[in-house]
Amino acid sequence: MSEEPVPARLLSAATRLFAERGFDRTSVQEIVAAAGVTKGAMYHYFGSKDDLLHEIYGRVLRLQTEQLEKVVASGEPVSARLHAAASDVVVSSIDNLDDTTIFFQSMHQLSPSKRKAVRADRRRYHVLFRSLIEEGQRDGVFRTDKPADIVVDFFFGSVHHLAVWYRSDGRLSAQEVGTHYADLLVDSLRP
Amino acid sequence: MSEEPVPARLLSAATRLFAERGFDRTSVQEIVAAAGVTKGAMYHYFGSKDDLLHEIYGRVLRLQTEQLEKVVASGEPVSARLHAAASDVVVSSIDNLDDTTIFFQSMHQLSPSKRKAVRADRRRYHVLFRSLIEEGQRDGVFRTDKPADIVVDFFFGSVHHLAVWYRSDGRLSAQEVGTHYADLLVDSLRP
Amino acid sequence: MSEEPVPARLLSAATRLFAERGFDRTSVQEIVAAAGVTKGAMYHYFGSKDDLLHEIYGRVLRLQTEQLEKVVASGEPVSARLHAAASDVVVSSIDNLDDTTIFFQSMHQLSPSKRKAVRADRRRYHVLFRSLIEEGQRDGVFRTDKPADIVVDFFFGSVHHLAVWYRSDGRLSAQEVGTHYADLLVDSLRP
Amino acid sequence: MSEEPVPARLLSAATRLFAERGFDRTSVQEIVAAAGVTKGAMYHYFGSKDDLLHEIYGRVLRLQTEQLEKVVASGEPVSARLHAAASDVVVSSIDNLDDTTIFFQSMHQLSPSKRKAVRADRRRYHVLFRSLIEEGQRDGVFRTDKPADIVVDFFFGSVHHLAVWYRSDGRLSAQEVGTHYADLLVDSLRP
DNA sequence: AATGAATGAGAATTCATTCAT
DNA sequence: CATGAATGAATTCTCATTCAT
Repeated sequence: MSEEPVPARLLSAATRLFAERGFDRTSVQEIVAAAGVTKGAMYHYFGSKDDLLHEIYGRVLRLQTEQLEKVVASGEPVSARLHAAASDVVVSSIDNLDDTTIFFQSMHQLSPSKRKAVRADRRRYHVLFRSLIEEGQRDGVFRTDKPADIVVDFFFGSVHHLAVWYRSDGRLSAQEVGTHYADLLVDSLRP
Repeated sequence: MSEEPVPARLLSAATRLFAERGFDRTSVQEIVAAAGVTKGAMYHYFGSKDDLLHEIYGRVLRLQTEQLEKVVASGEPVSARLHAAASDVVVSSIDNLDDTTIFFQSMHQLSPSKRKAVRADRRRYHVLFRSLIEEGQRDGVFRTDKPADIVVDFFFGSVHHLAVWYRSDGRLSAQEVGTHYADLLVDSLRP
Repeated sequence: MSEEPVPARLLSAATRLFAERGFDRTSVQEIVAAAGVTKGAMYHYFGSKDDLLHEIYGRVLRLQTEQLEKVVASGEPVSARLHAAASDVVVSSIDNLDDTTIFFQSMHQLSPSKRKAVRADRRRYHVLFRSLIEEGQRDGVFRTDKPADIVVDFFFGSVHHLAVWYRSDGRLSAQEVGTHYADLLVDSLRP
Repeated sequence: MSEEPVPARLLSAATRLFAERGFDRTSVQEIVAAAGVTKGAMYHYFGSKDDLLHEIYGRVLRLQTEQLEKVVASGEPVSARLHAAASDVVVSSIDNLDDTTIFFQSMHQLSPSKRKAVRADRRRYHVLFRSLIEEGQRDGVFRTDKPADIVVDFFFGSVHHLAVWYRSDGRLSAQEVGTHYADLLVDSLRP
């Protein structure tokens, strides 16, 4: 049917199905049927169903980390960089809403060792984002009475939650939501 | 074994296990074993595993809605009422972290009809909370360039996310987190 | 609700449900709910679900045997008596189609000892009916090249089968079917 | 164990057990044990226990319809063709007494959609058989005061009932019973 | 690289029956 | 007479994974 290579087809079928029904409610049989291949083929490319999920996480994390690194390294004032980082992550979360849904509700279904790996990657992202806030606090641009950690968790809760309420056919574009969220974050940090 | 009635024992065993391992990864067998009863007893009181989850949701929603209604009806200035409402929901989410965990990751495992019922209850809560923001916007106390809906979703994402990062043996008490979150919310709404 | 005594209510609820869904597909819970009583009440009057079925069989068998005895003992010529007997059993099978359905498809669900008892009663009925044919054969009214046993089984197959195809809203009345069946039987025996 | 392929082994184990104990009283576990395979293997080939039953019905219906079509198409006089058709169906019902037993007592345990399919097949058989009677009625060979439909139902009741009383170690061979039944049918139709 | 038959462990649910009250 | 909580065994079906080909 498709010209895409088998592993990519499996990954996108799995992404769609995991987001739709959840990891546990999606059978390997359904994934391979949606990808138009057989079970044998899947187990040829991926060691387990778990591996598929892990690979999906990996893809998202790499993408978002790259984006964030670019923004952090730009020469803009810290306030503008935080605004851009926040807005970017919202837009990309909305653009990949299936990935966001999975992220937000399937982490605990990974095997412990893979969960640990994902958390470590996530941690790096978190630390990088936090460093922006800390920089602003040192520079006197952001308030200092809120621990930077708390602020990061506060904001990323909102981002993960997008998958719950955002509808692409709704009133607001991804960019508009990104701007609103970034405004709320940056303004909440005014000293 | 215990003096508590069977349904309550089942409900608390289920709450703990659903939070620990997720709804799909928890078997009815495990629940009844933890509650010290037989499967037949469980099906005597609850029509299905799904019912158990639905009941847990119902309990949380009733509790939080009651709290919110009290705060909304108090005579305080709107800004203080929003701060109290936000702080309260954070504290009660932390006090019942198992319920929060379940809420945030198992809703999509409810049967469609029950999911609809829960969403309707949730909606009422959301509307009530939103009305506080709208009131502040009308009174000129809060900025008007952010739709109240977006602000509510922004904030409740953060609240649901608490279950992901909050540890009761950590640095901050529930009350402290509540204050931080409420401050961030209210300050982000300064005109 | 009803003024009828509890055992009769149970029996008629069970008859209807067994005919509708079969013995194994009908739960005791459904029977007692349909009769408007509780399980305890049922077990007060009937020793088991099996007992209910046995009682239903008993009722039908007593009724049909009484009818047959009357016809056999009438002073009519044997050919008329066989015709009447055949027609009567068809009419009464149609009048009690639920009983007939149960008879025809649930005998093997009785416990072995009860099945034996029912078969013995059935046997008496069979022997009595057969005696009419044998009498006709001795008198030269009926052909003698067909064993009377075979003829009885041939005919009662047709009767049991009524439950499969007869519809009370159909073209033919019970009496008409009775006449047709009796004609076919008696005419098939012409020497 | 056996050289026969798995699906055939399952089918014959199921046939035997369904006839012995009835569909509802036979567990999938018993079937796969008798066939010497695992449950997983059964569900690999058959979608459900119901499918097994449906397949058994299909086999019988195809066989009997083929036989009947041959007889109907032969050049014999209609009376001889009806006699042969009747006799054949008796003999083949006795030769496959397990199938006949199942047919006669388990149809109502099929799922509604499958029951409909079986009934449609059965209907075609019925229509074909009836056409023989109608032909004889048009030709003046058979009486016309009995609807052909009624006659067919009358006769097939007798045939289904064979499973209830026929014993292969009894007095009469399948062929003898076939002849008796066919004689009774054809003679009952004499004008 | 890919197939598809087969496994085996475990899932949720049902149900006739008992028994203390 | 009647209740309804509780039992415990059985039931159908699902599924990730393996492996010979």
